[in-house]
Amino acid sequence: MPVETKEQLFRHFESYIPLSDSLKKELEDRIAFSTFKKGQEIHNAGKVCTESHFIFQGLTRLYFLKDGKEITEYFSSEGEWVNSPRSFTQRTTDIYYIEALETTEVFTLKVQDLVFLFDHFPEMERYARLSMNTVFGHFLERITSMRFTTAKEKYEHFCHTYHDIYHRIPLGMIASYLGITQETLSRIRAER
Amino acid sequence: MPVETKEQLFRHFESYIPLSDSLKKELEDRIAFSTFKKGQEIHNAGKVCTESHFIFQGLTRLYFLKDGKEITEYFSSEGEWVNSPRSFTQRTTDIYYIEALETTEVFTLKVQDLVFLFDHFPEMERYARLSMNTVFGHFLERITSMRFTTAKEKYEHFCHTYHDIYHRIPLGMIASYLGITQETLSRIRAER
DNA sequence: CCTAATTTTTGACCTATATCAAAAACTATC
DNA sequence: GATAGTTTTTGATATAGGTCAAAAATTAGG
Repeated sequence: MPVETKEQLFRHFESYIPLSDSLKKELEDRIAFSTFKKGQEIHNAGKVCTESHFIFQGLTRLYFLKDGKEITEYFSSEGEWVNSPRSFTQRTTDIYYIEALETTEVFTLKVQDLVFLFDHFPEMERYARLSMNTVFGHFLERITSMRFTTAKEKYEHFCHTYHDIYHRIPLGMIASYLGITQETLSRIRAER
Repeated sequence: MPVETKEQLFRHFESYIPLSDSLKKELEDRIAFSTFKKGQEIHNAGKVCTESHFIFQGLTRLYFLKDGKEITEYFSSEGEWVNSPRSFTQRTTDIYYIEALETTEVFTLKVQDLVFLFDHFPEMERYARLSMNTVFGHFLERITSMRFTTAKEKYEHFCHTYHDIYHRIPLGMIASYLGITQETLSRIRAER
């Protein structure tokens, strides 16, 4: 791994909390750099999710199966963590799969290492609280935009909030994320 | 305030973290008991939300205005905190109003007191992280249940997750929460 | 490159739910 | 407990977006 890359991870933390040298060192010791190929499975619903991945480069989706079809819950890209949320925090299995939509380079942190960091660095607790706040806000906005909006408005809202990545995602996955059929999404795109 | 009531609040904290005597004392000193009458405004969108209320008894809703109509974002009841999330954490104004749907008794914590607690009791950071996890899970489930479900399924899911309170909420508010019209909800109810 | 597989688009038709309007059933207040 | 206000129900009609099916376009593998 190039030395500079982990700077992106540190900057991410530093946008929420100051990073002491000792915490930096512990982080360095506990994160592992790895790469998933396009289409590769990052997590399988059958297992307990024991790792969280910070995306350095690439794009992933979290999805589940409904009536045999894949329904995308959300996408994650550069500068975001991806894991199967409930599985990771509750140490149970859950319905979600994670797949790399592009070649994706990540820093991986195991759940037991995260627990260690929470136990020894109170600022990590604060980091978690503050960064969850950010996600929380996105979720609220999404819930709002899903009610009382036409399919077209949903798509426009999607392009707006996923501005940097919407053109890298297959149409069918966007449709299932938005809760509309791909035929409808195709027609919406056609009229522009 | 009856002495026993604050025990409910302490038990709430203790379901996430152990409560030291010193933290208990600080909490006691900083929480204020008060009551909102049915229909009373707890928070107004025009203001920055500087208080968070732990509901001891009662029911509230968080809503915003769209085209002059009130759209309910969610309901909160016994054992839950209610505030205007982004306004409270970012200290800005936001679109949300909060209203008491019943006579509602709360413990109120001011934002500066919460900041004090976060700064002096790292376990409070942990409490916040863990309790947000719970809410996070509910949100994910809600987002899932809002796509690819009929109006009837949405209502059934609502009755299931809001099992204890759904019968205390006016139909129109449930409809706007679910993103369907009240006429449709009325017809769904009729056929059972 | 060529072929197969996958994804997207287009077309025809149908259904769930929205909209508009008015009646009925509650609730609250004097 | 009569009156006014609010909430819920019922009815008639319209439409956005679903479903099913097949063609076109794109992507990937040998």
